[in-house]
Amino acid sequence: MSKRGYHHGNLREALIDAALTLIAEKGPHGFTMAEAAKLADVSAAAPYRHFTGREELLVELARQGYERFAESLEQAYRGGHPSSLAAFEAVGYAYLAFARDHPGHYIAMFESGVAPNSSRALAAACARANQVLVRAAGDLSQHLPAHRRPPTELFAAHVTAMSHGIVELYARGAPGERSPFTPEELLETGIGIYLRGLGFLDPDT
Amino acid sequence: MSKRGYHHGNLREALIDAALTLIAEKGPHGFTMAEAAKLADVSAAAPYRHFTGREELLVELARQGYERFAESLEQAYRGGHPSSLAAFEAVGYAYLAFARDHPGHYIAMFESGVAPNSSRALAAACARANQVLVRAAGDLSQHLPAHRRPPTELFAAHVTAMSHGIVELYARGAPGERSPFTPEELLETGIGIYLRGLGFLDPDT
DNA sequence: TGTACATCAGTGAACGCGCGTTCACTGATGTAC
DNA sequence: TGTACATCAGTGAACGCGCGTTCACTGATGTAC
Repeated sequence: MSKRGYHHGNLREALIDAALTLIAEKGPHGFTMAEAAKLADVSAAAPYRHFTGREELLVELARQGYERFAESLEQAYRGGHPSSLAAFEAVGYAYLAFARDHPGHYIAMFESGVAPNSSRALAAACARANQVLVRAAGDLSQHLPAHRRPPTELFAAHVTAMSHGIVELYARGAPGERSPFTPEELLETGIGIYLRGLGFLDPDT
Repeated sequence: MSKRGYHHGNLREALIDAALTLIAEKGPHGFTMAEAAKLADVSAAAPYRHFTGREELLVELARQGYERFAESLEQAYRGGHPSSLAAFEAVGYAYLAFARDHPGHYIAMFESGVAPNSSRALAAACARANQVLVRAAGDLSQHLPAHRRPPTELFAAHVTAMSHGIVELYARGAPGERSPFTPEELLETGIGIYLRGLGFLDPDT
């Protein structure tokens, strides 16, 4: 970092980080341009050199969030190795891990009121993340006999809904007061039962 | 209603209704005391005769929401008749129906940032609603042999998480862009597969 | 039933605040020759 | 390498706004006798 001169050098990134911190700490509306600027050690007017306004910054947070989310999920999926089942489950854990490790991004993506079609780039990033989930579900369901195979989108939506529900209700200090189970336990057992219902896994264990 | 005099007559209820309307229309932070007052045809100071402040009004919305939510779920459960399975599924539909029919309440309960322990009454209402879900899950799981019976709280948490996830992601104009499935289809099939995984329902249909 | 009075539920004006945003500015940085 | 100049990324002051909330007030309503 070293002593910097008049110019900040990386204000755009600093503002994004500040906003993420504020959002994670104080909820989806707990961030203001003024406060983000202060956190980045810059005057209140400076952010407008990098973003046209608050909305654009929020959209950028969501976009970057979906992009990294997609990367995390892809990383976990690793092309379906060593098996589609193992990869599928890894994606589930990656979902929870992302929500835990990047709360600011997660909130910007799902709780800030930013519509995924606010910009082309955001919509693309959102679609990219969804595709990983759909692909994981699709690959896995190939192992089922065709007549018991659910539509891939339906399968993916079930798993996404359960993951998101767990994050919202049982991760973070959220409502539904702390349950006696960790989010990981909830997801592992929930998906396990669901997959057994589809015909995966030994029905008697 | 008829021509009313100087006094509004039922301002407290009118403010609650106004706040619910605003929240449903404009998101969790899309309501202000000033706007609620205007919607109720009253000066901006009037609400403070009935609520100590904005926060108290929000908490009241959540409390009333949980109370009605509990009633809806209880109504659907009807003591487990005609069968615990049918009653269980009715509770699931009631969950979705509540979110759809009372968006203002649902948002105040789950998306406004109001902590369920903000007041004794709110915590009690929240617990009451949860108990219906836990009871429905507990009664149903009695039909399973003990060694395959999941902990009731776990079972209930799975179903709650999936229901909530579906509401947040696939009901309303929310993120994840409209999926090709209705929330009801998603819940019915998702819970169906899950229950089959637990050992309910014919595994070959 | 009528009157005197307390209480109640509104009003309207005002406040302080912090926010998002704009604007003219200035000193630092990058570039052409 | 040195100089002249354009551009860039900040500053600081200011704005208008709407919000939450307070306060002294007043006319309507309820109550005791």
